[in-house]
Amino acid sequence: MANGERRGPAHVTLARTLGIAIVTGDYPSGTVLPGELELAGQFGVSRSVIRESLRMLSAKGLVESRPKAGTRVRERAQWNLLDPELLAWMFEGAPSLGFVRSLFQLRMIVEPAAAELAAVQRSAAQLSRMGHAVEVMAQQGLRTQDGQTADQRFHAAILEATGNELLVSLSSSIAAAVRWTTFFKYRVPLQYRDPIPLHRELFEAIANGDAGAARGVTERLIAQAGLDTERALGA
Amino acid sequence: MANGERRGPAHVTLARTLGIAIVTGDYPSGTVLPGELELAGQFGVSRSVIRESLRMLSAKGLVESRPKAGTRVRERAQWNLLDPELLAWMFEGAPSLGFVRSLFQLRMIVEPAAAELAAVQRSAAQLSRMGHAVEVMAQQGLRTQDGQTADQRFHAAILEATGNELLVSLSSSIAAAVRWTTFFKYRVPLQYRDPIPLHRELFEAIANGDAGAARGVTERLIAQAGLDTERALGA
DNA sequence: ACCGCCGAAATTGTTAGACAATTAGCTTGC
DNA sequence: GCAAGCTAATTGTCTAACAATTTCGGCGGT
Repeated sequence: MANGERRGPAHVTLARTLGIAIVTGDYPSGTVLPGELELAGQFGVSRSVIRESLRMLSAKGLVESRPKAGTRVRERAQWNLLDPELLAWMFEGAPSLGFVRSLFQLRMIVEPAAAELAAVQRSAAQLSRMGHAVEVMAQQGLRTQDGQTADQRFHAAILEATGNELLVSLSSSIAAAVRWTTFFKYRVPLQYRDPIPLHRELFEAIANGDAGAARGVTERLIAQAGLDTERALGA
Repeated sequence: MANGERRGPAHVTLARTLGIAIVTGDYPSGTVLPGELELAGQFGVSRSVIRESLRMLSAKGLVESRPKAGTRVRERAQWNLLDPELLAWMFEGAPSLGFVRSLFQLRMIVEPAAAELAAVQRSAAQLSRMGHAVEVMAQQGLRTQDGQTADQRFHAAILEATGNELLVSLSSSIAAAVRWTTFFKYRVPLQYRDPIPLHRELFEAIANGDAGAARGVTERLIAQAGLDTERALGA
């Protein structure tokens, strides 16, 4: 590209650039993108790179191309909003409050149910991994890099313990988005309740096989994160 | 392509072909696909078409390409299993029993919660559309084409009434997959309980704003569909 | 005046060939 | 045995051309 930006294949960079432009509303639904040749000129790359990028966007449901008609931005309802990359692109712009609320609402539906399943189905090895992750979190805190990755591993272990690969895939996507909300959250230096005691409680519940408790704790955990995030966004 | 198969752009056809080959296990995770040039020869298309197809697959998380290393099939856990196309490809092969169970488990988590939300949030217009869809279903039955599309519209209206676009996206994906399970179901001529009374009940609950009842009915609806599908697969 | 048909231009779709960049895997030397 | 460098294979990128498709305009008929 004329402007040497990020490393990696040009079609990936470009798909990201165009994808962000679309999801942030630069090209509203129904809009026809500039022609491939024009885009190639704009970004200083060949038509091949443009086309491969557009194929990636079409695979995510963002656009559809037809001869002579051009490449059109599809209706938002047709986008694969749960695609992890797409979610990440959403948070590149200013994520709307409504969108963040939708995200937490979905978490509130999926994760307590997943915790219930995990409490019943978890293997010893999975339980051990959860325990280790909680330990690291407690020692490092949630503001450190290590602490945050431990948090992610903790929740990943829970999801894996459900034995439901669709649930794993879904929450991987959610987790990608949540990473961004936590990023926002800790950008604003306010006082938050320490979530680590709740994580400990959740671990205990799963260890005891207490599905109801696991659900309850998860609900409190998400509610708290939701409140914190809303406060951070409001400020 | 040498074998003129389905119409549409070649890269779409090929992505589908390769995608099905991957999800059905012809190329297990970790396998390196044949080189682009070899694939081009195999399918009788140019390298560009191959590359555009591979970009689509990589956008869905199925593969990743690196110079000299080739294009490798990623771990199944990294696939965007909720991608509608990917789900459809899964059902091209024989969907494993575990996968179908995961699907119904996910439905059981998401759809009752969605019904609750819809019962509280639905607008009059949405309610009217649901009512109309139920009427069509009752008149046409669920074995006719019209009846099935009415069924889909009914559930789509419920999801839309939740006001949560992530939930809409998620259940669109699920619906795509469910279409396939119903396809299997009605291939096997057994006796099933008539689901239409339950649909009526669900509509009533949503109309009355009774969230609890909406959840309960939806749970019974999915449980019944799950049982029917398992019986069909077992036979 | 309106409707339908038909043509043509514009856009994506596809191909071919070439070169560049990257890096996996081997080979060599320490 | 291990590390550093080399090599060759593969993907990445570019150019240039033609094909196929179909939207959009104009034209004619009613």
